[in-house]
Amino acid sequence: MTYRAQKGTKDILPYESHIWQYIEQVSKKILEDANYKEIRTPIFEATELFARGVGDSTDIVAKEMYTFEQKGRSLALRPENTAGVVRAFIEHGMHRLPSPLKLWYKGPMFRYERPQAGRQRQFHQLGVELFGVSGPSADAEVIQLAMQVLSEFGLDNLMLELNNIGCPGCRNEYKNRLKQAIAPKLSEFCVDCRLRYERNPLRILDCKNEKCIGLLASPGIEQVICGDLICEPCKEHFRELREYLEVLNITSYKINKRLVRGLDYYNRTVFEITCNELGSQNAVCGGGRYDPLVSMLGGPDTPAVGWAIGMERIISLIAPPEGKPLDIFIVSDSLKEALKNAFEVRKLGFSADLDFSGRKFSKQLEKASKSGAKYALILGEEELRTNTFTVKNLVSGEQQRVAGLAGFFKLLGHN
RNA sequence: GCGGGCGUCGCCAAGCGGUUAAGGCCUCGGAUUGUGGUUCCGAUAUUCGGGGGUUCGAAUCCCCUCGCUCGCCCCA
Repeated sequence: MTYRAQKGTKDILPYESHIWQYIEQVSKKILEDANYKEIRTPIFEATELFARGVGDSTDIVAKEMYTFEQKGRSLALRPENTAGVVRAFIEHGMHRLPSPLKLWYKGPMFRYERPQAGRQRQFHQLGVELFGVSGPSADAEVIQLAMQVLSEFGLDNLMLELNNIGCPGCRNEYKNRLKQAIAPKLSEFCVDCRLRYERNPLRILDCKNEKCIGLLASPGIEQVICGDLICEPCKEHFRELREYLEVLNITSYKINKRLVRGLDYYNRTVFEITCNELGSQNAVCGGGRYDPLVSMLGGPDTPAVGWAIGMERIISLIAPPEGKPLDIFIVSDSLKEALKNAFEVRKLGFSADLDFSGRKFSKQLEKASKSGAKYALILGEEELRTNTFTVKNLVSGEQQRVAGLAGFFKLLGHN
């Protein structure tokens, strides 16, 4: 019997872990420089939290969640992390912490979908959430951070798309106007759109079906989409956001009136960053403002904005730096001495490994060479007898005899 | 949930009905009983994802199944 990783899950193997460490380290630096603090929440929560928080009519909740029963409670693996962070925010009374509260997270998310390029069932997101600022300066900071993180990885061909989907009040109005406009032609739309018409009409704007796209471009409907039907405060929020973005030197974005995010909690600002080198699943970052969510989940009315980056998707695009080479490889006739000296050398802050097989010198040295180590520390019979080491520079091939570890470090000190 | 492509050693692969399933990389051993990264030699798949069938004979043909992969949908 052999076992394989489950469909849509992947092992992160030893020779790729440094890519992850690199991404984590670089993004952590950027986010913490902007005073965001890390939060780690559980990977499962009450199913109810996601049903309410993400929205039970969304695909994510309706058909992509891993749920299970435990003593009569329905639990779910998190499909995204905003709901969990908001739950923690409320549970720990974080609204009493100095405002704004800026959090970041990274970790695995789970969605039961058919895997394909850029889409797994267990995948990783890096995200930020900013609580307590209702003005668009917060939207701007958060968007700028996303751009900074992505550009730090040398990602080109990025496209920032931006939209304002209004607040609960004006969005309803907008929805109704859209439905009115679509109604006469509803029968020509695809099956999915006809369902969306009832459940969540704004999602029709997001349909990729060519026919639907054509219909949306027809005069009566397009006017509604481009007609800025959102309320004056929402429009003002958007105008100001654009001013802030300009201050931050973010000017090459596209306003996409048809950008509607798939999660129910967003209001006003929504955005997406896509990369045209990615193929079909081309979103690397998605986010927006979600002012109603905290109170919806039972907390005090608190405005918030955030985003999430798909880590696997950026990994497929970046060329990571080389991993750090090993400092020292110990070659010895005595396994005991090799082990002991590896330990001594590590205590002093060097990385060190040894050959555990007790093979002959040529093989041990071959292993040392292939390990990529900078130095071989040779401890043969003769060295052991005279209490010395032979240090070989594996790059230049030079070697010399030194007296004890102290002599070795003295030698390293000169390099 | 619906479509397309693919499954031969840890990895990359040749083979496309005829007795022992190329080759390369990696790994291991030897040349080299204390000196590597070069070179040379040698070892490693009773078996071709799995199960049936056709045939004197199958990795090669047929059926089923499993897995991977790409796209739709959805999203990070």
